[in-house]
Amino acid sequence: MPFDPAALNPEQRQAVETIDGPLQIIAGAGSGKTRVITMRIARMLERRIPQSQILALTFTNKAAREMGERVREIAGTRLRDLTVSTFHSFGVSILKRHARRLGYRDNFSIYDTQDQMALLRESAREIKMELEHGEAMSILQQFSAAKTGRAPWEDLPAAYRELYDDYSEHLRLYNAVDFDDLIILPERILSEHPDVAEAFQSRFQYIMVDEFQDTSADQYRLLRSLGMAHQNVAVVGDDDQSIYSWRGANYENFAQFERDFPDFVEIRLERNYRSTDTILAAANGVISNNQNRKDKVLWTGTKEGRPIVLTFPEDESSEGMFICDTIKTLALRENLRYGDVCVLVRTNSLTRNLEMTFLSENVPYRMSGGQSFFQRKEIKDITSYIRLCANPDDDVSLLRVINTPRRGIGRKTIETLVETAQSQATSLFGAIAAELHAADSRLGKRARADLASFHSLVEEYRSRIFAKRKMTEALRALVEEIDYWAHLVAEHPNNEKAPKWKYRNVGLFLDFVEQYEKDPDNLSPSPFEFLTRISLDPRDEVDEEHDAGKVNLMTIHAAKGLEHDVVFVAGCEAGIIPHQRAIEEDPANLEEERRLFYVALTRAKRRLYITSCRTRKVMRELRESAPSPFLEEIPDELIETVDAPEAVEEEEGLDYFAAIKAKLGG
DNA sequence: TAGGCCAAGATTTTC
DNA sequence: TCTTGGCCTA
Repeated sequence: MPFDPAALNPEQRQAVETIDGPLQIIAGAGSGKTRVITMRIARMLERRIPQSQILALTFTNKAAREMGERVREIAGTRLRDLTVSTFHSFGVSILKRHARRLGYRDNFSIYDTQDQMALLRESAREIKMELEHGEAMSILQQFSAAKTGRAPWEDLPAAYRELYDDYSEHLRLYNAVDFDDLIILPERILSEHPDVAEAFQSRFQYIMVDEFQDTSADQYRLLRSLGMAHQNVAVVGDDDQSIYSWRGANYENFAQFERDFPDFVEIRLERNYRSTDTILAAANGVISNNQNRKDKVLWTGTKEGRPIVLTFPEDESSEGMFICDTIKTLALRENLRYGDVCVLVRTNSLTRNLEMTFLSENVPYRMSGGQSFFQRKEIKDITSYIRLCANPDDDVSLLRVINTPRRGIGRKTIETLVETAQSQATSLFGAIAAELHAADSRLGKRARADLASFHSLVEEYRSRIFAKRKMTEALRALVEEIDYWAHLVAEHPNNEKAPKWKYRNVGLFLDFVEQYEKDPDNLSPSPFEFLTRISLDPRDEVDEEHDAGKVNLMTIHAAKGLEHDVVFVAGCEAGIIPHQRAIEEDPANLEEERRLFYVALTRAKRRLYITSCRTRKVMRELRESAPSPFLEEIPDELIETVDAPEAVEEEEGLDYFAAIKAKLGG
């Protein structure tokens, strides 16, 4: 049998064996948490608990895939009826089935931040409010806080309340939901419809939640509705790794769990199996500076390990070179595989330079996160067509494509449509139909003709896209029919390369759709399924194997739950980590930034490299930068400081020596 | 009234 | 560097 108790330490074994009743596992970094969860699943299966009764909730898609993969390894086969998913995907599956109970239809659109922003703008325009970009973003955050109950309703400034009502009303009218809704609405369904709640409770008898410290209050409520009845709820987490408070994560949930499930058993996993002593000592040195934490001491009981390498490259290109050189050397001398290397950064923008260096140095890499392929303008255009076909009431998508490519439908026409839609309480698509049929339409002849052809275009492709396994074919035809290529050329009059590049992306996208549609693992491919997949899990690769053997490049947030032999933490400069904005927002965020740094360090199994540039280009201007204050929290004796490759330009080279001198002098 | 042209400004992290 | 929004022209 796959489950081997001898391979576990006593605490792990207890965690694996405790199947019934509430369980809280406090698992330090690298304490074999994922292993415990997967073994626990294996143990359940061994006890003949049907796969379909087990629900494992994770935080990121990456973690969900990773867990699915590990379970597959242990079980020796893919478990089709086992549910391993993120909270949000799980929310979608509830909502899809029961949307009608809340007055939604099951073809609802899921709005990402871009769409929300567009909707907010639209709502603001209607009530004659001007929004500047920054304000709009902050409003969306406040809406989210109010909506999820993170902040009391009264905290929402009175000036925004009308806007909020407008925004919510529109979402409903468009049959659209935002990410918050994916948690809140399912929770509402469960609490308002006991029959549905019972069905889910008896379907999922055993629930596990990974990264529990990052669960938000609304996610917790959803979990409670699912698990309260049978009490078989296991939560696993580590307060030191709580790094999502900005999105509502609240490790108070541990305390709440203890109150709601008083019969819980607590197990602490404090032995670290992942990292060397050196790496762990560094991480402990850093995290011990946080005041607000549960006291715990991780220990390894093994291998000392090499010192942590710290270097101060002159600029980001030198940083990239250092990283590439080091990787190549390790690959050559120690047979290190590229896939065992991970380069971590605080922000997505920092990946840009690294990517360029990887490309020029021929180091294969894969990027996770960052601006998704599906967020690109040209791809959004096409997906908006699909969305509109799937859900014609989706005004945000309609507005995006109604004049893309240009078909003579301008601002005035749209204003008229908006008025019609408002007075008839319908969507824009409904308004178009109404105007086309109305005898007394205020629209001119030409506008009506243009609208008529747009309307019939959507109607035609609506049926074509939904024809079984004909989505790719229909989309290719659509791209031809709207002559998207000509549109791209027209959009870039002074640039020949841009349209080619973008059209190539559209081609890649269509190939992706085709792969998706042909994939035998997708039991019922449909446009709706497809749209859900790309909104919730925006990977642009279908097969993971394609990426095996490449250096991993990602943000620290995305790396949570992962581990690699060799880890580089790049851009460890003041203002980057801790991030300036985070500190400005609230100085108390310093602790979360420190946890983030802690998470970064603890990803490393054998070797850890830290780079901190002396200068960095920020929006085209070169700025001096200081090392991150967190570097000083790592005990000196664990660190070995080395020289980075010299910067390319001579002048900068001189500065570099001056800087070294200054450092030696100071 | 539509669309071209130009200037400004930009997301910290993810579902 | 790229995208978005505003202004002006035909």
